[in-house]
Amino acid sequence: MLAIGTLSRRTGTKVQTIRYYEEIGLMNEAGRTAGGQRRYFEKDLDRLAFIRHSRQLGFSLDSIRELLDLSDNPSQSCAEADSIARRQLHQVEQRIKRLQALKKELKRMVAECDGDSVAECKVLEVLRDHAECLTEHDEIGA
Amino acid sequence: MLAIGTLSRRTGTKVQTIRYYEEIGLMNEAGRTAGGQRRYFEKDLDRLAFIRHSRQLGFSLDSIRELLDLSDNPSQSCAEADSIARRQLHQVEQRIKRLQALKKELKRMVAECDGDSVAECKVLEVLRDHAECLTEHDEIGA
DNA sequence: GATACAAGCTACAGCAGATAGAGGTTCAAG
DNA sequence: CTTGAACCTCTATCTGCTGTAGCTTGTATC
Ligand SMILES: [Zn+2]
Ligand SMILES: [Zn+2]
Ligand SMILES: [Zn+2]
Ligand SMILES: [Zn+2]
Repeated sequence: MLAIGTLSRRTGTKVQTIRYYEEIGLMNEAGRTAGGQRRYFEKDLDRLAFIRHSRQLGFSLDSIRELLDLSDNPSQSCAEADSIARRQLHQVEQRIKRLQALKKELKRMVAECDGDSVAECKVLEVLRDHAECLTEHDEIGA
Repeated sequence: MLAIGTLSRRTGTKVQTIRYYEEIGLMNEAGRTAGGQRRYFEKDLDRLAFIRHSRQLGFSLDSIRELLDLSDNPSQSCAEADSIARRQLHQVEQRIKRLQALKKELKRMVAECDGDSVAECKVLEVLRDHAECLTEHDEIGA
């Protein structure tokens, strides 16, 4: 039986985060000692490791919830899991695209300013007027 | 004098968001009609447009606050503004790097799964075991 | 058995950056 | 004067945690 601190150390997850995952039903409710402390099995550690690794790969907690459900029913087809991963891949690709456009604009405005007074600052000029931009920016924070 | 809805339409900002910007001190407190409705000048619209455009370019509200302060003192040197923009550029570049690494891993796991049962799903296999990955993932959500 | 102290517990607040809804008031056109 | 869109405040919600306060438990050592 493992204490929460052990799971924490072995997966690089903050103790509070583990409790949070339990609270939102991502981790099963842990067994307790007589005194009320959580105790875990190895399989709980595996589950936590799965969650953390999926987070590192950028999956949302909702997607991870689905993936865990699938993972628990090994006889099913994995089409669903694959589609979640493809969706995630697509999202990442979209974000890269957006960030590359931002990078271009930022690079240009930084390069074009020769560091005079605020009144002539190219950076501020561009921020004041999108017409100075070469690309559209669609959504904020997409 | 412009109503809040006009600012909203002309900048593509939700009305609540404009009020939120006022609440956190990013927009000046607007004048009010006798009945308590906000009324704006053109300069407020400009300020809001600046904020929105900066957000579209990925700047944090804190950075935008600094940029606005600088923009209000046109006699200063613009070194500070340029450095904020360079910092932003750097951040964007870091995020692109991270996302490209993720993209690679995701692409690989999606490609390597031939869509059989969950038990043999490559996607789930990788999620269960980071040893299957080619790269490290540093921080979550960085 | 006593003691010390690390590690655990709950409950709540807070971060960014908005967004949504309830329930009520005001403005402006007809 | 009436209508109804637009406005108001206040509060709650979202994602994914993180931090703090104040208290209790577990375990090692004496
Ligand atoms: Zn400059
Ligand atoms: Zn622009
Ligand atoms: Zn598969
Ligand atoms: Zn990995």
